[in-house]
Amino acid sequence: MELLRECISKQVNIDKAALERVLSRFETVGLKKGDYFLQSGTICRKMAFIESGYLRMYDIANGKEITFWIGSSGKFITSLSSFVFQTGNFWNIQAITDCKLYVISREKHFKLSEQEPKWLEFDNLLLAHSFALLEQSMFAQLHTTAQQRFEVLLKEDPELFKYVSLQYIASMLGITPESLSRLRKNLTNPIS
Amino acid sequence: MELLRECISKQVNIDKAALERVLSRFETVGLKKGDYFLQSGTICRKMAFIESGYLRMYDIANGKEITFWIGSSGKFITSLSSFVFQTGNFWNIQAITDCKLYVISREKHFKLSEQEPKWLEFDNLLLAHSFALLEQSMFAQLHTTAQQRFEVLLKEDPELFKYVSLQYIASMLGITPESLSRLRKNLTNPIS
DNA sequence: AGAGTAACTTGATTCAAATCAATGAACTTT
DNA sequence: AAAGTTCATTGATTTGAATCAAGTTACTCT
Repeated sequence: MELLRECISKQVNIDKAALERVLSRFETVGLKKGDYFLQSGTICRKMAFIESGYLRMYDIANGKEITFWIGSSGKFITSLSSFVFQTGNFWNIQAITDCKLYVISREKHFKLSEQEPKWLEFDNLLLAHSFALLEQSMFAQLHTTAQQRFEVLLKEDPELFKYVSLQYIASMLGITPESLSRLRKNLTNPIS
Repeated sequence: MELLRECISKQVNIDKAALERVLSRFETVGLKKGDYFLQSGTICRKMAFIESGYLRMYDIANGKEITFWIGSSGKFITSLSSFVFQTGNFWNIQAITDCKLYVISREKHFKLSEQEPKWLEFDNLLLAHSFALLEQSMFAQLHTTAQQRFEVLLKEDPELFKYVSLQYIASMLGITPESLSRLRKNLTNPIS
């Protein structure tokens, strides 16, 4: 759990004992490629820290799969509003490579929030970070071209393109696989 | 401060005394139409609860104003990532009608988070709600047409159209004022 | 009230990306 | 290794919305 330990202690000033109490609430879960961490139509009762691998969050709208986000090593993943408010969840969360996760249940999370103020504080920062990221990508979605978004993603997370199929990346960028294919062609064959 | 009192006590189970201690940290601020609550290029050190009026959050990109969000009565408004992480803020927050706000400074907010666990808990829910809303509209942005988004907004917040100029609403929907004008025409003059 | 400005509408044209359709490449699976 | 899938590319066409360019209408202000 070294990665998770680091992730928490970088964000909040927590003492060693409290940190270990927090970590003890997580359990290690392995997923094979294609396995689901969460399925739509259920209520989300757990949150995962991704130790290794990639997962995608997707929904099906008008018969088409819409990948909203792809989570990778070092990130948390859950269906946030369902997890917090226990409303119906519409996301599917599926492993797109083999994954190793550290999972905490909703009950343990909320109990921990009461027992360990530092965990609540960490959760707060986690939420603020998540919001900031989403805000960023929402803004990009509204006011940049697909080409620009693609180039930014390629620059910021080149690893993603090695392990994740292009159809998912396209969907996450808000475009069709065909369009992504054309963008890639433009990039690799610049006007010479 | 009745509206704010209600907003907090609806979210968390807080006793009367603690609630009053929380409220005492806010100060009342009036803004005239056109006044700024926050300007880009600064660091955001305060958060506001909107008692009455409308404010918009906008950025200037490629010489054009981009309205990202319009806040109305009963909502909180701040430049979240700058407020939390003290990074440079790029949003402008401007009153588009006369406004009455209850404002809390960053220092008071974080001190309060330590002193009043219920306030930290409330902040957590506020963040989760904000995230859920943004997630919702991001999803709509990716996978619905401007027409659909416009109709949803019109249905959910008809008041908005009375007080806010259409150019801001257009920008928030991710379209140009011209396009919004055409959408409106289609709606009010259905094929007869 | 009338000048001046800002906001909104309408039309013509362009453009980015979707859709439809087909083919080619890369994995699985036995 | 051949068959079956799934995934990616390419081409032709359509479409939703942007852009460019005038006009209108509606505020504001002294």
